[in-house]
Amino acid sequence: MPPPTDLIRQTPLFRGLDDSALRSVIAEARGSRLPAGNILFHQNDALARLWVVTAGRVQLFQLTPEGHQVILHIAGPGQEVGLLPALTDAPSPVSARAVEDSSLLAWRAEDFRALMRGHPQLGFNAIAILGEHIRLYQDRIRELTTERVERRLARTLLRLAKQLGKRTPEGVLIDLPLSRQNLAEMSGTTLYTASRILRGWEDAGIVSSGRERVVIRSPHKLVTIAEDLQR
Amino acid sequence: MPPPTDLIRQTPLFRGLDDSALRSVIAEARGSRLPAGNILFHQNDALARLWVVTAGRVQLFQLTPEGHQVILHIAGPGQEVGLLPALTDAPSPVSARAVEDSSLLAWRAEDFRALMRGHPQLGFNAIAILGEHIRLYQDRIRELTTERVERRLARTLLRLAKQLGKRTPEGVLIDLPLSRQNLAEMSGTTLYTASRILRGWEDAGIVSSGRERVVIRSPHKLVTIAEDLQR
DNA sequence: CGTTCTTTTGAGACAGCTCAATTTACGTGG
DNA sequence: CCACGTAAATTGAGCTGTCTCAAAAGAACG
Repeated sequence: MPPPTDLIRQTPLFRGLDDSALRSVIAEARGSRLPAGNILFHQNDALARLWVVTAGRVQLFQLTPEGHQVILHIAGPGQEVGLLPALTDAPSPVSARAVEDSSLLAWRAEDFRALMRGHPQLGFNAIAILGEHIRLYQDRIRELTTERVERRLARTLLRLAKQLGKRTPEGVLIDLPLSRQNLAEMSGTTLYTASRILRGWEDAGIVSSGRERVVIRSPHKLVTIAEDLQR
Repeated sequence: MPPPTDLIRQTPLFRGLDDSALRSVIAEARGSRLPAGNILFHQNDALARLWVVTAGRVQLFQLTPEGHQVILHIAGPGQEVGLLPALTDAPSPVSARAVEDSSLLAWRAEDFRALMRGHPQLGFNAIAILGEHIRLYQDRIRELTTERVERRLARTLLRLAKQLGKRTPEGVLIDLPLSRQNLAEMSGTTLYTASRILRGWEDAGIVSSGRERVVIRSPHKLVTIAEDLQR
């Protein structure tokens, strides 16, 4: 199976490259598969490669010494994993795990940096990606320090919907196996509180959720909660 | 007064440049002053410039619609301000204010990007800086979701000590006007809780604090609290 | 030496956590 | 297709860390 050129072309990391550059990029890619649940790398690992997800979902997270997991990002098709360590030669600050059966393309970090020297556009793309992460993280810090759980949960769902949402007849499906526990780890709360809030929203007709599955029936009402516009 | 070449040479943004590159950089710099309390820019502003602090302290923060302030970073001499908007042409996600009388060097964003094209080292430096911020923000998110206030406050002080600490006979002085309110805004708590915890540490001989002033007498004990090694 | 801002302290409330027990949903193998 | 085992989700009850609000004391500064 040849690397999916069209997907790569539209990837944040490789967008805007001319055809010859794209060919060099693809020439050095290696494909691989990562079954659901498998770890791609651990935090503090030195990484020699960077990846782009072509199918499935890869979760970036940290574990605390006490065993709590914090989910920092979920990368879907077109998104890169391990970019920062590949660029800076520092160990990875996060761990990565497939939450669905996934396919990836990999480049050797070294080769990628060589490509970057030849194609400055890659550098600008990398900066844009890191910048986007910085903005998201700053927002989360602000939310965690100033907002209550319900608002944070609403924001988490809206962020997921924007990134991985899929229109269905019942509403916007978060297209990802998503337990209450996962939701808690993304919102800074506990499984139990997340469950209670989801239940409340279910009763209010805002969401429709099941086992590891959430559909947003009324995104508008969720925004209302996230922005605290309700009264 | 000529731009301080030596300081610029050791700045994370401009380090590793050869002398001719450094001369071009300095040629385009414009100096300015920013008295304590003054705003450099607001969040959502489109910025046409980027700055490097040469003296004083510049605080990066966000304000919530409810009026809560969250401090995301404090830039001291050698550190850059407004880098991300300058690189990506997007509005600034944060506001910036001098917390002491400060001096800055400014470059037009446009000029800086031109310099970057001529000197790839600048691009790598920028990436390293953004990467460092990402790591710090990820750590803070993990702390905010899994740790209690006392540990977070300890970490905040240790981070400040590392960045802006000054050895004195009594201990490590956080060299910055730092109110309980500010500390709370950096740690994700309230003025009152921060005050109580500081008081406790004062009684335990760990810190020695006064009006807008903190000295760490026993960094070791603070680490013990931050890492929850105490018993 | 009065004004203003910071810090401290008390008292009470409550959002959210913890722990335990039960119910529900799903997948598997007989 | 049903029964069983396992993991997710729900729900209750009680606790507590932290916030809120109010008031007073302390520090800086003209």
